Amino acid sequence: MAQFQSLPGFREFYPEAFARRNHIFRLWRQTANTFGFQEYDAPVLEPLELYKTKSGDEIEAQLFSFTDKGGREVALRPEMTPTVCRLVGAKANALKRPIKWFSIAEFYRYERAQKGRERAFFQFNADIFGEPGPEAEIELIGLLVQCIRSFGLTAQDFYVRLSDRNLWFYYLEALGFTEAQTRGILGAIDKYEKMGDDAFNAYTETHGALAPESKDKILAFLGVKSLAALEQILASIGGEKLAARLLDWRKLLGGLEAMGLADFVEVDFGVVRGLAYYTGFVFEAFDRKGELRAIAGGGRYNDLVAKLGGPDLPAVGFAIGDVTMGLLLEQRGLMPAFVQTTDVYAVIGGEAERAAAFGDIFALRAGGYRVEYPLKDAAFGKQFKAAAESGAKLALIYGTEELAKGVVKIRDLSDRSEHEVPRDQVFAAVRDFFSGGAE
RNA sequence: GCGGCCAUAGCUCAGUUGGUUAGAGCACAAGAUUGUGAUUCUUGGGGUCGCGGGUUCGAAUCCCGUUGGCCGCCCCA
Repeated sequence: MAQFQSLPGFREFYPEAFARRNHIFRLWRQTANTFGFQEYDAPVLEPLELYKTKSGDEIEAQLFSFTDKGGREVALRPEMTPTVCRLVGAKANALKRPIKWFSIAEFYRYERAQKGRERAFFQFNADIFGEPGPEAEIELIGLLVQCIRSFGLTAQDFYVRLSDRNLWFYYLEALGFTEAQTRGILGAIDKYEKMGDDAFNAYTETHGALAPESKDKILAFLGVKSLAALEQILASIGGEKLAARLLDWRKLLGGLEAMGLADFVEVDFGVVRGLAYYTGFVFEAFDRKGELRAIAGGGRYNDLVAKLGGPDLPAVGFAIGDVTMGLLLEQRGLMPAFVQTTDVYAVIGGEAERAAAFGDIFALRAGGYRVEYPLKDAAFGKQFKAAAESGAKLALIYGTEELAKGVVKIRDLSDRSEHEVPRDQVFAAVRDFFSGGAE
């Protein structure tokens, strides 16, 4: 039994797990590139104040934070948003628009690990800066869907729930609620799906019980599942702000429909998302069976760049976590079995032949072929077994008899046919085999 | 931070009312087989039974604590 264990919630990636991780990263990165997003990275360790400024002092309880040797209060990053706001904010005027950035990075949160939630995890983050209209949301939600769909998941496997904090504010304002009351109600809405009426307990304690007719109207808005229902419920309120917002909604849903994504998105005002820095559209992706945590989440945060010291810059972004994504792929049988195959296996007779083989092995590797050989002398039978297990298509046989004749024997491991080639033509023979076999 | 369940080889597990030196399959390695493959056979390495304490003549087994894991609550940027 190992004396040391990894810290709780931190994952170790043995080669098989690492291959799965790479598979996820590869498709995310490839998809983001096709959407024209540019990749960036930033420090893992940041000033603690960056997160306190963004999220409030309470956030420290959820962070891996400590004082460094220089007396600085620091924290391992729990998310990318504040960092990318700083990066973009610092050079906002010099960056070509639209600013479409993405990253794949590891994050750390000091929380109790559970299914789908670890203390260290990876996220794909994508953000668009400088675009205030719903065109940015269309582009981002399109990217979000494609980042999940590219693994083979369909509209039967997942969907994106779309909501809007602005409309909630307009609606509750029209019902006569103060801003503080509105925040309390949004907190209850966030929990309503899971807890039912008990979700309003915290609101009742602070602001007193809701009038029954107010509660009915809130629950009615929560039940809105389409643009038509939305327009109907808001018809009685009116006002320019509201009309403009409905126009944004039409544009957003129209754009997503035109991309062919109508089956992947649903209007659902039950999504408001926890902390209060979101300023407009918010959205979350879930598995259709509802068995897992959210796969991804995001929204618009127009005030954050300025709050963190940059210029006024509208922004919208989302993040996909690797843990839930991986669980979903496993569940649906979409995680391929990864085998690292070898192209060529060198079978080596003994010490003298080893020296001869090394020259060809090195040259083939430099030429881009994956070449394996036994590190220590072994019986030929063992070596052929190892060659078969390695997945190699060719074996090069460096035996005493062959070298005496100035040849190397080449064995096609799939049909066990063999032929000899002069030693100085080994590279060309291997190259011919693989270029011919690729046709 | 709170509660429930769990912990024996790298993995999956067995281990009788507490009783000799804790087992099996898989995996890994060596040999049978010193120049030609997936089978087969033989053998081997690997465990302070998560850790610490207690009860007992004797603890993997019973009791307490602790650490870790899974699940739920709080939280979820």
